[in-house]
Amino acid sequence: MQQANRMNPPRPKAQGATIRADQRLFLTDEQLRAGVELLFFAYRDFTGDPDRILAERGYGRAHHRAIHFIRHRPGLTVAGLIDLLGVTKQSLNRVLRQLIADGLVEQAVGEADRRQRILHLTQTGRELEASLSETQRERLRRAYLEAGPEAVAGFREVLHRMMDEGARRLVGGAGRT
Amino acid sequence: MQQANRMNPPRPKAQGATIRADQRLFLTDEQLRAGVELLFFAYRDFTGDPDRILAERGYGRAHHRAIHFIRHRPGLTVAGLIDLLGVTKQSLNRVLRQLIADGLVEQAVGEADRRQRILHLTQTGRELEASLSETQRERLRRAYLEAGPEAVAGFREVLHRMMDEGARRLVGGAGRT
DNA sequence: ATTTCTAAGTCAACAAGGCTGACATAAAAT
DNA sequence: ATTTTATGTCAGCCTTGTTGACTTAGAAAT
Repeated sequence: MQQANRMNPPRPKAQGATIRADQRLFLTDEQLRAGVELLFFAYRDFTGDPDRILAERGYGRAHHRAIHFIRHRPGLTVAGLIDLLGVTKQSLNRVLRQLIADGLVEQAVGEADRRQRILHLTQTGRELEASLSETQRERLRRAYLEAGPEAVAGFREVLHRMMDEGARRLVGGAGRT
Repeated sequence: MQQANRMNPPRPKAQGATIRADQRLFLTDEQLRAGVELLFFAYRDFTGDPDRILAERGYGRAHHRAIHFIRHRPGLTVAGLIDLLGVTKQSLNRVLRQLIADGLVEQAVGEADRRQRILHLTQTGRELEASLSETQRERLRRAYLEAGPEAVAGFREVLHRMMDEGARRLVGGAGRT
C-alpha cells in the first residue's frame, strides 16, 4: 500500500523570470493533499481524549463544546452560544437541557434584556470542563513544545487564514485582538 | 487577556543558562486555549465547503472520507480503509455499499489474497472526489499562500506532533516530508 | 484433509447529534 | 396596541457512529 503520491511533481513550470517553481513547492496539489489528511488525523486524535472522558459520563462532543464556550465567554447568552457553535436552537437546546438538569450549567436572567438567559457553569461544570480541556491543552502543549515557538506561530497563522470571515471575529475569546 | 492571537511574535529572547518565563509565553493556558478554539473553527469551516456539495448529492462527510482515501491509496483494501478511518466495519459498509451501488466505487478481488477486495474509484467517483477536494485544497492554498512557506512548515510540524503514534504512520501515504 | 482463523458482508437495534417545521411565552421595540 | 425578538419545546427525520450475531469464502495451520 505504498506510493503513488509522489508522482505529482510540481506543476508550475518555468514561466519567465518572475516566479520560480521551487519557491512554490509548498503549494503543490500533493502538499495540499497532505495538509488535508494531516488535519483529518490531527483533529481526530485531538478530540479523542475528551471523547473518552465524556463517554464515561454519558455525554458527547456537543456537551464539551457547549461547556467550553460557556466557561470561556462570560456573559454568554443562548443566542450567542448558538452563533459560536453554528448549530440550531433545537440542537443546542437538547444538550443544554441535559447540562442544566445535571447541574453543570445554570442560567441567569439578563440584566439589560430580561428575555436573555446568561449562561454560566456551576462548580461541577467547571470541574468537568477543566478535566476535558486539560487533556487537549496537554496534547497541544506537548506539540507546541516539541515544535517550538516559530512553528506555533505558523500553525496559528495558517489556521487563522483557513477560517471564514465570520469565524475570525469569534476567535480568541473575550478581550482579544 | 489582551493579546494578539494572530501575529504572535515568537519570543526568541536571549537565553541565559536557565529558561525564563517569557520564553514560554506561547505555552500559557490562554495561548493553548486559543489554539483549541482555532482548531475548532478552522476545522469547521474547512469541512463546510465539501459538506455543501455532498448534501446536494445526498451524501455526507463519511462518503467524502471514504472516497478520499480510496482515491489516494491505490490498492487499498476494505480492512485498510477501516483502519484509516477508525470506524467499524458495519459503519463503513453502509457508506461503501451506497458508493458501489451508485457507481462511484468498484471492487476487485485481491491477487495475493482473494478474500480481499481492492477498492478503486470509477470515473464518476474520481470526478466527485476531485470537486470535493478542490474546495479544500483551494482553501488551504489560499491560507498557505497568505501565510507563507515558513508558516506552513510550522503548521505541518505542529499538526504532526499532535497526532497519536499510530496515526503518524498513516499520514501522507508514501514518502512524506 | 480437516480445522481454525481471517476478510468481507449483512441484519438488527441503538444512540448522538445534526436538521426542519410548528408553536408558545415573555419581554422588548415600534 | 402591535410586531419583533429570545428562548423553549414537541415531533419527526437523517447521518453516522456503536454492539452483537451470523454467514461465506478463502488462507493458514495442524
